[in-house]
Amino acid sequence: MPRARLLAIARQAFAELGYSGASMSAIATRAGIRKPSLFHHFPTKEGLYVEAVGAALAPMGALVELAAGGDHGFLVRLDRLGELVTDYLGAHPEAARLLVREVLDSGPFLSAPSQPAGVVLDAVRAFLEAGMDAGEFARADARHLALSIVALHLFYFAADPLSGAQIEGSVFDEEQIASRRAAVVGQVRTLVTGS
Amino acid sequence: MPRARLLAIARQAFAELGYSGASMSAIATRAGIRKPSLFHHFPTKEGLYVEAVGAALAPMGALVELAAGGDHGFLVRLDRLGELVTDYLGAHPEAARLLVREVLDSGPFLSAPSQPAGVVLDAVRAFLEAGMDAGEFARADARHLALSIVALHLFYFAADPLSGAQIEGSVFDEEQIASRRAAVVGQVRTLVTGS
DNA sequence: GTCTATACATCGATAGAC
DNA sequence: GTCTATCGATGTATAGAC
Repeated sequence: MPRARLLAIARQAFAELGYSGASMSAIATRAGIRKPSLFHHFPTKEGLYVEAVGAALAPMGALVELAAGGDHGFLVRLDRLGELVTDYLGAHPEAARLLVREVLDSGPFLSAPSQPAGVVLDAVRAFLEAGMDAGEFARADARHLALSIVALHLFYFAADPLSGAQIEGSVFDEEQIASRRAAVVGQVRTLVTGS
Repeated sequence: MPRARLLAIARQAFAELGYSGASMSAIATRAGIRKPSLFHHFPTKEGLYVEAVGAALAPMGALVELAAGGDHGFLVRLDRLGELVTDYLGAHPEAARLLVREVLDSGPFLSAPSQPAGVVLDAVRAFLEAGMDAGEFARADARHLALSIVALHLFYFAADPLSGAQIEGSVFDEEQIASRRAAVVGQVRTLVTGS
């Protein structure tokens, strides 16, 4: 059983059941092995969690830096950011849920001062403020705006069965991702330029 | 130890730690009693959860019905809805977190077909569509819009330590609630009328 | 690397004294 | 109503055979 496969299985279990709800025994069973075999690869549950979840969350921070930077106009970069985030969350069904759980549980990736959530929020807020200063975005409270934009991105994919009941079919189907991308880019653009 | 006090303590524990993470022993300790004493009041953990969390979530559905109905214009009702929801979530620090956890865990209040989350989402979507038909809201995908509006309401309060780091002070301070209320009403208004 | 067997703590839940 | 004591199952983790 390759290590990467175990990490993927654990990631899915943590996303579905949360840290407390996903036992080492349950993860091992999903992988088709016994509990001690899983402990052989990962000596502690916490270590497994950090490695499995960290791999899914790290790209998010990189994404924001990638799109927020660059020499295009603020509106173009904003659209690009929304598309990249939507595509990433759509392509990795566990990512949004893991991130929201981290937020609710104040997990290890939020406690650390230099980790995704806090850094990403600061980056988004700074980007919005810069866009306001440049006159491309309407003047508004950038802190509340940043939190709302992050919220609307994460919740849709994290709430999968609920979101899927609103639209038809699965949230992670290619067509639905394209549909969400269009909707969310329009919404965010309206939010930062309107009123 | 009055029953209502036990329910409040349990509610807080479930909000902080989740269903799996909040043990009957931990809840009993918070209440200053022993585990069997807690079991005397609530024979099963699941029963305690349903009663404690149900009391916090039921008012949310009533709120939406209350504000979405009425004979005012759609924009006025929309503003009122945003204010009521923000005030309720601000006054009950566990509510948003409990609701988001219910969504992630597909808890008992989501599985049931007639329960808060699904019903509320449908009500919000129907309200948005009616407003579009009336010409007060801009034509857009009401399903995606409803999901984003719910997201931006819930996430801000559910992400307390994270949101609190962006603004200064606690999310549940009166001043901060007023600040959020103004921001969120403006954002939602922009979302439904803009573009 | 995977297994059986096991250690020790905690889980949800019960029995019965006070 | 609250307690001590305990049940059986399950939690994380380890020892040691193959």
